[in-house]
Amino acid sequence: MLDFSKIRQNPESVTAALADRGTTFDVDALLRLDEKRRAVIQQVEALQAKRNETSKQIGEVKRAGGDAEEVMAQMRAVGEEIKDLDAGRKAVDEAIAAILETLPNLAHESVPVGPDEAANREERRHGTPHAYDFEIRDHVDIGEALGILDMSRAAKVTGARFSAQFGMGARLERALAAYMIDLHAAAGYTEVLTPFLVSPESMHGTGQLPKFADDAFYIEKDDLYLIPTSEVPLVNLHRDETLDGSALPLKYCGLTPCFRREAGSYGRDTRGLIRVHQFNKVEMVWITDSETSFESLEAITAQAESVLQGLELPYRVMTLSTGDMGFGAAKTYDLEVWLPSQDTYREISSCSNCTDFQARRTGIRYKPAEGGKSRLAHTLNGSGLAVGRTLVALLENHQQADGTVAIPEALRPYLGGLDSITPRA
RNA sequence: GGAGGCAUGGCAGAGUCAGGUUGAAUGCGACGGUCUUGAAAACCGUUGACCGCUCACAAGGCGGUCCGAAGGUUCGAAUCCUUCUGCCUCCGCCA
Repeated sequence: MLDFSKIRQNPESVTAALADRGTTFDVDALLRLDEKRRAVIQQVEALQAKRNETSKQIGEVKRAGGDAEEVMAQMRAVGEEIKDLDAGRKAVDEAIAAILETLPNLAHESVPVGPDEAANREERRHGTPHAYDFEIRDHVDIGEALGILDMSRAAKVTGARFSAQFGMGARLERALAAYMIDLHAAAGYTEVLTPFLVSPESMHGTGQLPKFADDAFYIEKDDLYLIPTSEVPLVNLHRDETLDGSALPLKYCGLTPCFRREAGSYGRDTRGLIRVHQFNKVEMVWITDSETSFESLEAITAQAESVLQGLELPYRVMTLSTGDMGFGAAKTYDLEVWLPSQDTYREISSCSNCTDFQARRTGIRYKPAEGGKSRLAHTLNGSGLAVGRTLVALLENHQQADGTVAIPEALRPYLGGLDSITPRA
């Protein structure tokens, strides 16, 4: 949610900034609602003040044994008036909220302006894609040949876009996740195990609702959503709290499955593990102050990169353009890992600074260490990493001519020292 | 799933089952000050959030709202009623 006073003061610049993000809306209508809101508040409060004062006097009269019936009748009428005005106030508040809820965060000045991913800016590359002197295979062929991945049996159990991993396929997934979490824990992150089902309020707090309801799995009977990312529970952990500024930043990481309906992407990435309805992801979340959050974005991105570096996977870092960023983000770096089978880089992590956008929705504040009034916190999130896609990248990048897959040094301790994956017996 | 109890300010804890100067006693904590070479102790003072108006979105002032949440009764509700949520205890069930 945007800062309303900012809109009130600079309607033109906010409108222009939102246009860069592909959002148009009627500012004038919003400002008219705001004027109306304030006018009604004044009326209501004037009447309330009068009623408070008079009620106090009625109390005194009654205690003295007097009769106050006449004033009481007057106040009855005032009460009715207040009730009517209050209803109007509520309606205006809701109308304003309905508009504000659908407005995305404003992009940071360093974000390239553009309509879509074509305007994304490459920042840097790390590692060099292998030159393979044999016919490379994609992760589905590799995994099925090794007997560790089975998409069709998963489809039998549930349906399309689900996966099943056997033997080393399952163990590798577990090893990758453990490796990632250990790396983050060593860097000062607190590991958190969260619920995988969340309330509508939580989805609303991080910005998945109300606009993106179709992207999430929803359990109607219990009014709960399956999390599309652990960013949702991790951020909402501190909803409606005022944190101690000297304790910031809070740095959390957690492994959860993520559930996405992938509405509107029916034809894309239909093969393999790239785009499935359920995948594991290690997520990092920072709750920090408003002064240092963009430095923190560099730090969380570097932390995500360290996973790819440890696994010896080539990648590049992209700054998403205004048109390609997520709803709550002010700035986003995507980490894209090299996939030999696709001869291109594919997203494996997304690191965003949501500034005060989610904090305003969730009511997360902090008392500055140097004193003064409490302020809205800034929240950041970053995948570190999507485990399923990491498995894909690992199988494809470290495939060998003989069909086996080499295990990078850093991961071997998690696999009992194993240095390569061979066909399942 | 069944039965019962509880939800008050940073914490503890009054006030609720006689509704009226109670944003809320008291204690602790925290902050400022006096005292002290310094500290402790003692003493004095301060100590929530949000919104509106005035206005520089400052300070100050005025007003409003907030005693788990949402409604209701009433001239007036922390106090009465309804619903919801959370926590605790007992029974049942279960990994």
